[in-house]
Amino acid sequence: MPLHHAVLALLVDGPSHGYELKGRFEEAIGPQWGGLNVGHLYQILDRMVRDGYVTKSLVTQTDRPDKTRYTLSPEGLRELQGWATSAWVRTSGFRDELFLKLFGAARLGPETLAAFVATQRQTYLSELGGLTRQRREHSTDPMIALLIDAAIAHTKADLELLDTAPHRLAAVAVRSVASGEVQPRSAKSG
Amino acid sequence: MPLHHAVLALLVDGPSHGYELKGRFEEAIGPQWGGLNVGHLYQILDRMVRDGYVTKSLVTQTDRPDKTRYTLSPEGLRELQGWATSAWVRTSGFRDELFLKLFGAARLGPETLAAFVATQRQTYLSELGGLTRQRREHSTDPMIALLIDAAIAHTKADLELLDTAPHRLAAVAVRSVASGEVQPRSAKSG
DNA sequence: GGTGCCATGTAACGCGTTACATGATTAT
DNA sequence: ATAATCATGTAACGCGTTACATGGCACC
Repeated sequence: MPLHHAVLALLVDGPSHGYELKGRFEEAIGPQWGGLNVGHLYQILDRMVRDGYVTKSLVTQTDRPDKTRYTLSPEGLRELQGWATSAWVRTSGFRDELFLKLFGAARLGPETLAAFVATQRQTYLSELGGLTRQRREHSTDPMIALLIDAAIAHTKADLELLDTAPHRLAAVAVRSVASGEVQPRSAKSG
Repeated sequence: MPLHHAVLALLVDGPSHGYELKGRFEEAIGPQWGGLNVGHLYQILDRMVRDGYVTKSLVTQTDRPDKTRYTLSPEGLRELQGWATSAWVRTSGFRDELFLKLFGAARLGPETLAAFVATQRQTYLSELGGLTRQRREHSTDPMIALLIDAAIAHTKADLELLDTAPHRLAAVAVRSVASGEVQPRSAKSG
């Protein structure tokens, strides 16, 4: 997922250089989003210079290493405004690795599916515990709190669907599995 | 998101060639997942041959073009079983473009945020309409139905969070926006 | 002397998307 | 004739991740 718009949003605050932008990012949405790699950030900035969204200028310093100052251009601001006011639309279906796994497990037979659902349930429940803890820690930061609430809501929704999966996907198994050619991991094959 | 495991799951049904596998994929989860590109599929298959998950053999045909038969190897089956029974864990935070946009819009000021929330609400509501229609169409296919239900649940959860966003993110705007240096798109700047 | 912070990049790799390229058979 | 289906790939590009490379300053 392209992150350059988030960087543009960070630059609305004023010109900055790579290293400091990483700090801004971590502070703003880092805790819940996950770290932003520095090398990646420089790639993003270079692309945006190429596309005219930001301008690059060198700031020489004697006591410290030189900095590369990136400034939001009018085109960059326009781009940001257009992106930030247009709705996000699901372009290519609902793509979630959870459902890929559900599909794979279901094909390998009801036992495999049941095993997967059980472990996934446990993982989700423990994740929910961690999320509620984080939610308390970040209650003062509105953006982070919103992100955590979203993660909690999605996890709960997935949990509910997960519970219905074994019953609903019983018929998805392939014939060779039903006939016993493919054994679930826990079973012996000889 | 890596799709090769889904292809392995398809091959449990028996050996197949690229073109037919695409058909299996479309039939199994295509309608809700979105199309699988043929060229991409051949890339996936080549990687899996390299990794030893499938074996490749040529089937010469006189009346039709030759086929390349891909067969699931024991290692491939083991890999699939391991993947399909291990829980999915959120490795790197909750990453959703919706919240990136929420962040960008919030930084550009309350008016921009309100405008975004309004259009996104409309988009979600119309998507919800489409999804319930699809849900009726695919009521007989358990996997597709589950996928659609998941999409509906997530969309509803996002809608609820969206409604609270303007109130909760009012303080996220940057100073230059609050002081009037950056104008929302609808306002005049002179 | 070592750890950590400041500061900037490059290189390799994985994965997905789009477009391009080829050529045979079958149905209209 | 020409369009659709069968069948297999390559090339270019976008984006993210990981690792590598460099070098000065401050603090313990």
